[in-house]
Amino acid sequence: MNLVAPAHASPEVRTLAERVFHELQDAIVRGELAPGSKITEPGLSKAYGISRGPLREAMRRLEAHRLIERVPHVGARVVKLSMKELLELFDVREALESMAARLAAENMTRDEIAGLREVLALHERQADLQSGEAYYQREGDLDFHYRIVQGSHNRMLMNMLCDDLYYLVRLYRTQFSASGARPQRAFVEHHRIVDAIEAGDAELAELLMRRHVSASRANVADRYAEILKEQAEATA
Amino acid sequence: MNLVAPAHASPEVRTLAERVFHELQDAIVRGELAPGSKITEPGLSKAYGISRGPLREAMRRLEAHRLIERVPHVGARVVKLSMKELLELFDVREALESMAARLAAENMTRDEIAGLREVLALHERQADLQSGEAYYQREGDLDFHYRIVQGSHNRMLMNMLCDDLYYLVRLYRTQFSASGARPQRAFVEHHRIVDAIEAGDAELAELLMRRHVSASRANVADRYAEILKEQAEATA
DNA sequence: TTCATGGCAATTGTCGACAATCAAATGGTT
DNA sequence: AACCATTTGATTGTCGACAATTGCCATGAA
Repeated sequence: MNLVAPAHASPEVRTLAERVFHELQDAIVRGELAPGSKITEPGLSKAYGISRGPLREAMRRLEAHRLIERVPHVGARVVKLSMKELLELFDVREALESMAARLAAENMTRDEIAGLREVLALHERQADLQSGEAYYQREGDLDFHYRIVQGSHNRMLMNMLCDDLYYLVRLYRTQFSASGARPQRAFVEHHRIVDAIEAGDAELAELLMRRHVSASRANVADRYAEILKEQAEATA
Repeated sequence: MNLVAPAHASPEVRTLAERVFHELQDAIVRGELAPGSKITEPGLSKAYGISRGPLREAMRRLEAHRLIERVPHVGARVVKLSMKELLELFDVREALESMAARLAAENMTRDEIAGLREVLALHERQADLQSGEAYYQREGDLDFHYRIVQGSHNRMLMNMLCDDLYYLVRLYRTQFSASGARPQRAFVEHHRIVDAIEAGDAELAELLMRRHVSASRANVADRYAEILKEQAEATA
């Protein structure tokens, strides 16, 4: 009965609860489960063909990762990021990722740095092909940040950023269908950060990463203000 | 059957799982459940007089908060902080709390600042009484940090620090039975930080908090090196 | 003595059913 | 018509039992 292997390879599928957790995580991040929509235990347990026990465990883990919100005796909803919460998320990222860059500059190995450079080279080729627009907001951007966090060699930091925050970032990108308007600049910033890391300049790497995230935050805030303005004019 | 009210008032006891979660959380942080000790579901369910269902839910939440570590089909153990992990924790705190101080300087209300000052005054009196030693490493220190994080008005930051990291900090204090050797200095640093916040100097508040946590980290690392040295001499 | 192998006990994972709780629909009252 | 109490339906919380996997221990062979 164990022949059903999940299509998108999940790392650990030792238990039903874990499998469903990863499937639900993907479904939420991809937007298949609409943000703010209510999810019910009997519904999901039937949809995924499992009992409520493991499903509840999967939901607990989703709650811990802040992808759903639960209220006792009431139910659970897929998280819906408000702009306020999104900006909060950026502040936390700024704090954690700048620290990650600093530690990466101190601890990253030659091989890891080489891998990081490869990622940038790959993205450069992709950016040439797809007229630049696609680079910044797609998985490639997260790949870059992933590698740096892993280069920090700080497991706690890795858990927080890779296991929790980055899923929220991806959720935001689908929810707001954000096509970032600053591809080239982000690309240049990425290169500068890698330079600093390679030079072992922890202070500079930290500062650049902080500015990088901060600029990204400002960009989001600006675009949001734009949208609000357009909507106001449209209704007027 | 609901007459059994927990002695230490838990904020939300709407469900059995939550009650047991808080009780276990306290037991772990207080050291009643030894770090590294294995905990079994039937054992705990009998000890707390509940079924395995809610207990498993409580354990899942403990896992999410990093107070226990679970391995599928094997079991769960109370987390045991190594020195490496402890220093990692300090790095994360440095990143998050310095950001919290910056945001607090920008967003804290008059009332919140007044409350913060009261906390400091209270601790000053206690410090006089108990010859200084007790202040730094007891709950009072965390009260101070709590207030600043809350003053950031960033809910995500509050969740991460207050719900997760601070419990680990308290666990470390019991595990290493650390009586910090820098009471007065920490006290002065606290005052400087509040001054910066009150002045609305975000940059300074951030810098001071960063140094404060960093100094605390260095203190821990030094003490640890001392202990290692003593042990080496004792066995030699 | 050491190592491999088999079985055994204990623990975890999973399931279905029952009880407690909440939210909305219904009906009555002002 | 608006408001409040009651009931009803559904959902969540809890429980006990069964199945699957693991680690240990004894037994045997090299």
